[in-house]
Amino acid sequence: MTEERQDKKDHILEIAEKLFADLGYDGASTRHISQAAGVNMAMLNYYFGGKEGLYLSIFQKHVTQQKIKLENLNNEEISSIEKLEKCIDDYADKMMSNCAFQKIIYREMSLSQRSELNKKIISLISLNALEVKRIISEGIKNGSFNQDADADMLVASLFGTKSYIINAAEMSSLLMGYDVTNPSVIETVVKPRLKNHIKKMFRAYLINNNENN
Amino acid sequence: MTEERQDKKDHILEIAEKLFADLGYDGASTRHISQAAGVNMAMLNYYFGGKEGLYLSIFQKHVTQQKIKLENLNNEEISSIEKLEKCIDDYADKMMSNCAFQKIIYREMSLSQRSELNKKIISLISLNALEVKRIISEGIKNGSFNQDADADMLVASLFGTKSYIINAAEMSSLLMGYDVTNPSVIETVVKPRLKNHIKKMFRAYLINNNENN
DNA sequence: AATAATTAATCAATCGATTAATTATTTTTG
DNA sequence: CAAAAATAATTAATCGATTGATTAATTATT
Repeated sequence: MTEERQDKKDHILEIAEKLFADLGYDGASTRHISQAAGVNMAMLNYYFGGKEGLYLSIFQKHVTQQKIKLENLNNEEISSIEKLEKCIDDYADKMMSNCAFQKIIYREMSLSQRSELNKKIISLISLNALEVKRIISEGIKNGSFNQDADADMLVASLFGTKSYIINAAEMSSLLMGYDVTNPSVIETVVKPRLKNHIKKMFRAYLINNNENN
Repeated sequence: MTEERQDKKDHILEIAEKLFADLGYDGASTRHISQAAGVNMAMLNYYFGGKEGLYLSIFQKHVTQQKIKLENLNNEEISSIEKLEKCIDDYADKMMSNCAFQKIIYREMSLSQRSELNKKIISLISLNALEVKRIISEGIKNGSFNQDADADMLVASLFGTKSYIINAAEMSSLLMGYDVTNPSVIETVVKPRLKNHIKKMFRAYLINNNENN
């Protein structure tokens, strides 16, 4: 059945995503992936055409999902700070509930190998980043944000802070004193704390009229 | 001669560091590294005992350098905000002038493979992170910083922002409109802009008494 | 009966590492 | 100081292991 086949493909994608995140692209062998997914190694080639095809399929799955969310936010008519805070919440939710994929993304971005693949990934992430920049720039332009704020750097701070918590999870755990890799800890402790921090910091920097040097 | 030998070893380490950063640990083969360094493949094993030994040597080189800097900052007696800003500058200088190593570090931190190696790396980075946290916590304690500031998250924002600029260089370039991988651009544009941004943002969040919800 | 799905076995290529042989450099010795 | 002995450095060739991929045969489904 087509339905069963799709379920099996999704299952493989799920397992593969986890293994790629934990072991890296080269580190996760097709033998390991197929074994973990409980399928024959040849099925990976049968379904996805090969290891690269499997890897790409993982990205394509997420690209489709993310595109919809972006378009929704684009069309809302709310204040700049509300938009930005909505953005902060959205990305925190998305990134925190999908740590494995985030790890893959940022690791892939830091390589210069597999350039065709890289370009696809970067064009995806750049959609997100440029959208956030647009919101901030708009806020600066319409006077609701500090005039000499650096939109590019703020984008870096937003995504950088979140990816640091996720990618350097073992570091973060050591820093905070609890297990940042534990999903329930992430949901109940890390995520709200992260959201609160970024919102407060961005608000202090962007809105309150203070004289920094 | 011992001196010549050390020079050759350093040369190999330099080349290997670049290749590991560009291609990843698995992606950079010993054949590739030895060829790029202009030495026979067997020399890597002769000098470093193998690929892992070579990889470790790169870290040990940097560990030694960083330890000294950390101890110096520890012993200075200046205000909390001065210490923090000095920290921001120091890490910006270090990370920006050594992008290759930073890429390796953060990629390694996001893996769960090679655990003995990972622990060494994490313990090194945690030294830096905990030092920054200590400075911020001290500032909160002695009343110079905002009382409800989140020290852990600030550390994540500091290192996260910087590593985002470096690791997601292609993204940053697309965002900012100039080549973030170009050393002279980094030195004259990116580095000062990054320093300024973090200092201003941290100052707004930590010092100016504002009422964020 | 025909097509799709699945398996086990095998392919060539590449990996890191090692070997044995050769060359270069010290060190010892006369 | 030079010849010889000893050690260090370097090379080319090869090792077994693992990689992703493919094949041909088998089983399941339509």
